Amino acid sequence: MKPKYFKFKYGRLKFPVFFPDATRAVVRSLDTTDIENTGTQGVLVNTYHLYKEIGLAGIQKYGGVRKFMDFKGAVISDSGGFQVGSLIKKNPKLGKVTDEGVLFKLDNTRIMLTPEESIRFQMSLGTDMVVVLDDFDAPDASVLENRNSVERTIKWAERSKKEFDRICKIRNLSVSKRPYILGVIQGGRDRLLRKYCIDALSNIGFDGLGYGGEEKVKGSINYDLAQFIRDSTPKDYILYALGVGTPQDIVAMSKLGYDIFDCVLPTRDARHGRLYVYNSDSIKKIDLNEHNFYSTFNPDRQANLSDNSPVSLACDCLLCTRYSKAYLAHLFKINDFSSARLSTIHNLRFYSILMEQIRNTIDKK
RNA sequence: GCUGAGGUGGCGGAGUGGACAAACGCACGAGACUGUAAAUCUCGCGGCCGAAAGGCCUACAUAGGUUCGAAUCCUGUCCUCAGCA
Repeated sequence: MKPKYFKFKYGRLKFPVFFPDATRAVVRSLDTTDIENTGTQGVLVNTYHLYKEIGLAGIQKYGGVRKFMDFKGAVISDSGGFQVGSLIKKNPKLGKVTDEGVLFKLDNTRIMLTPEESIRFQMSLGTDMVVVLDDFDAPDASVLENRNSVERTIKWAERSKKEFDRICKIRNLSVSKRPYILGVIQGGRDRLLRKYCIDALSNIGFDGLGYGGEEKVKGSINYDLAQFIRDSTPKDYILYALGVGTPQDIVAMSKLGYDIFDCVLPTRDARHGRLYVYNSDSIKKIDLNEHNFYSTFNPDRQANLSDNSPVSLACDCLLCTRYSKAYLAHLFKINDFSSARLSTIHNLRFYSILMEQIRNTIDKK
């Protein structure tokens, strides 16, 4: 039976859950109090970025990332696998991928991240779920390249699991005390490859699998593939839609049975002046079954300077309960940091309301 | 009043005889953003027509002049700033 809850150090969260990205142990422009006040239950931190900025010794000195941030919610750490795609495969000058691992060359630093080192670092972060290092497919990858990525991802998954087990044993972590470990599925749009990858990862043994790769990040999600992946994954596995997504993506993927989501969209969009707003005049009346259950709002437009109404009536965040569109527009206009903070708070509250609504109202197919 | 400097698009500011509807900023407008190298990036920004290529018109205070050609040179007028009275 698939778990209904995500267990973490201080409690458990009912699936599905959304984890905004606190890549470098901070949700940009927010402090931990702000995060908590948005109803956000967990965040995702990033191995590559924290490894580069703080290092293994540093994070051990701080006693883990949760203590570092003073965050009592759940924390997942990503492996650095995404940076294989977002950095190196987009720009080969930034590093190199070999069977041994990933060499990052950026900002005058050289970082060698192996599957084992990624796991070691994540265990030192003390997160509630660790993710294996995977070989991210390039956006324009051929089937042959997809195949190579899958083979490497599987080999790295074996090594990751082995290192994970070794550390759990040394630290004497029981199954209930150790973090979740997630395998990552590559394979592009090729179903056979995806299936092959899923079977190999399942044989290694994980708590869940993540739907990875570029197929879902070119503007829209391939729901058919997502469904195929769901159907191919062991029924007792947690399903994680890595990097997903827009509100409608999350609704659709939740219906398909995906349990965990993370995405930069709400936080990045907030900083870039795009707020999510329910097409409703109260939280109670939000209806996710409506085709257009939300709209976007761009506060950084001159016309908003004369609008004293709140951004959204179907929101109880700091921005919507206290300030007007005009005030937010003013903050954007004068380029004040608080424009990012208030917008990010709003968008995260939009997402936490979204997840509450999904948990309460969505029937899984 | 005298002397000097100057008046360019919504603003700042290039350009000093042809490649100018005018660099570069800012402002403004539109778009992008999906396991965060992103408080970022892209596009538009005199008017009209066109999907585009492109075409036409009106513009560098103002009125004249010189020239094949003027934002650029000459003259008058108006205005701004600085210094001196």
